[in-house]
Amino acid sequence: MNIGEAAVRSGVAAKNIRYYESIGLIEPAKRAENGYRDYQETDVQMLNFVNRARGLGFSVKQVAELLSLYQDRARASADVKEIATNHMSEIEHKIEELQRMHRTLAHLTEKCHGDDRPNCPILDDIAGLIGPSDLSAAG
Amino acid sequence: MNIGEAAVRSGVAAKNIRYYESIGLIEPAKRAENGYRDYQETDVQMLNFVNRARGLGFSVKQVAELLSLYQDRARASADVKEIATNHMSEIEHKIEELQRMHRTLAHLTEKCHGDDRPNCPILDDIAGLIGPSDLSAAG
DNA sequence: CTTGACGTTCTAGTAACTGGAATGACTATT
DNA sequence: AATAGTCATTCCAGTTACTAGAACGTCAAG
Repeated sequence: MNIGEAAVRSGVAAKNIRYYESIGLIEPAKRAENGYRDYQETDVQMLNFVNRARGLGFSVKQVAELLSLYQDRARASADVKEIATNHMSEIEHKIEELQRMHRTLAHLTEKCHGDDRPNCPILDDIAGLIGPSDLSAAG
Repeated sequence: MNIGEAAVRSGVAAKNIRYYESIGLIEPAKRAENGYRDYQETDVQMLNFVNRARGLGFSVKQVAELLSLYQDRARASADVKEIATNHMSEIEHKIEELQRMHRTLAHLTEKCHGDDRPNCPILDDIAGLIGPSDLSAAG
């Protein structure tokens, strides 16, 4: 099948399929006589794998690792689990950072009346940490 | 003061100060006779503002808006509040996405014994072979 | 007068795409 | 057969927010 159909079936945009090929994440596709890339079911499955792994937030580099582990019949499940749990830790870290930002912003916006008057605690606090002790946790 | 001191006092790396100047986020600094950038207290304050706003996750573009609002004595606090609340929505969205990923990964790693045996539900599920209904929520 | 720290500019690389140009191939219609 | 439209190809540039490094100038200390 052509790249367009492979894209629809795998959920990976055609441009990204070419991109993934160009950076070596996936093997170069076979070519038909007209020079078009020609995909098989197994290729679609692999693209699906990539798509799901990316959807779980794995980096392209991590997806490459997972793919090679996936294709290695003799790999240890511990290797996979380690990648996954490391990734989970990163996600937890990001979540905490975002929650910290959100808490601070919530405090700031709460104090801002948000009308047409110029007085604005949000800017005041960002500018000089006059505000609540919350902000010290933010720096 | 030189850029190094301004960097230490503001918490913004010298390289980033130059970068922020180059992209127009901050005004070009005055120059001393030797060609070095020369900073005042007010510059440090502005850099501090930028640093804190970035620390709250605002994009450089948003920081530019906030800065110009900060320097506009007649601005409406509603304008500031809108930027802040929009940003909070984005953060909430990101948090939810990360939590979704984390939930799915938690299910997957739970099922993986993580030893030296090759059998690995994590890879199987990413590949889409067996998967729990969780994965449909992840894609 | 040399050493070292600091400053300057410029270029290039990072992550993971995304948009677009210029061009070629296939399909359907007139 | 000509034409139009869709799909394919390659390659280049732009995005975000830095970051590393080269090559060079300046300044203070010993």
